[in-house]
Amino acid sequence: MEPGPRQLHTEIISWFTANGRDLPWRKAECTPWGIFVSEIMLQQTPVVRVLPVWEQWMERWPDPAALAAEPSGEAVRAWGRLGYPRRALRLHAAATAMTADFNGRVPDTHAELLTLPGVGSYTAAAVASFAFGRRETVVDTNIRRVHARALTGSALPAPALNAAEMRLAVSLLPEDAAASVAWNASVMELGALVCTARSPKCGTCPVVNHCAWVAAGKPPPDYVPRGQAWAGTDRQVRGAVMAVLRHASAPVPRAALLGPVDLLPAAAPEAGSEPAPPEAAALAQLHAINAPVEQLERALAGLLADRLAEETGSGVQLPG
DNA sequence: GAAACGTGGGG
DNA sequence: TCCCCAAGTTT
Repeated sequence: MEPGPRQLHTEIISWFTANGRDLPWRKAECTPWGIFVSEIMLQQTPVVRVLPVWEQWMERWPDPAALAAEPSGEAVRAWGRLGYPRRALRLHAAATAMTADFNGRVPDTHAELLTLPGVGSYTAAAVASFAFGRRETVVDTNIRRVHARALTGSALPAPALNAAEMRLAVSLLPEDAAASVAWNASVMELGALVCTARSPKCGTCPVVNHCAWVAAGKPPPDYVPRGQAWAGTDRQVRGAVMAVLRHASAPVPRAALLGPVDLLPAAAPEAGSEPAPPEAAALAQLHAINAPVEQLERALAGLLADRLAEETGSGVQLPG
């Protein structure tokens, strides 16, 4: 029997009320800034890894002005190993824009949020919904997957968000603003905890009896997801360089990045059998990649390594 | 529209 | 061990 949207709303929101995680950025006392930071950190990054870093950021930078007052290199360093460190730079730039153009506050409309660096359609909608209670159509990878299975009957959503998916999401959003916020959070959580990409837990799904994919006999995906290239990419090399710089307690000579050299001051190996310091281990990993010099140059250029070099005490020791 | 962009835990 | 993939955005 075809479930009306109302029934899906009731069952999924009830499930969330009983089973949703108690995440700090969901607490009533969390500020819009806290929610904003969480949304950036959570882009392509699992919750468990974000949690401790988010806590540190909130302690150190409780509002946009606090972050904007420090060099962007500090944001990159405090980013730790969350990955995609450009996000740290964009977060710093967003805090600067909030301080300069929005009276030190997180803007509360989708259009204004969209003007901030690192904020796309999803993040703008999520912040407007979760931080400000606005009625926004939030569509992330979890929500897309739940919609694909429960409503469309496919194993996976399309390779890229398309107009049909967006229309479906819009049509499902409750009219009431408060209900729409609950719906957004609930469907996202269902996708994260139950309707997962691999081995979905249909046995505990609150809407398994309404699921089009289950009803169709769980047909397999009609395409093979493209794997993310890694070995041999600039990304791999940049990641290794970033690891060295994060561990560095003093400027790292450029030559040390290019190949084995005993110029690393803090890592000078004493004759004994001391375990290699993290800095030396990171350097060894970089060397093991054996990347062409021009690839190292690309990894060092621009946003990331330069910030660590110029704005913190430890980074690449630039020539001259 | 495709490709690039970091990192590490779980299956 | 190896591969998948996680609250996306930018170019």
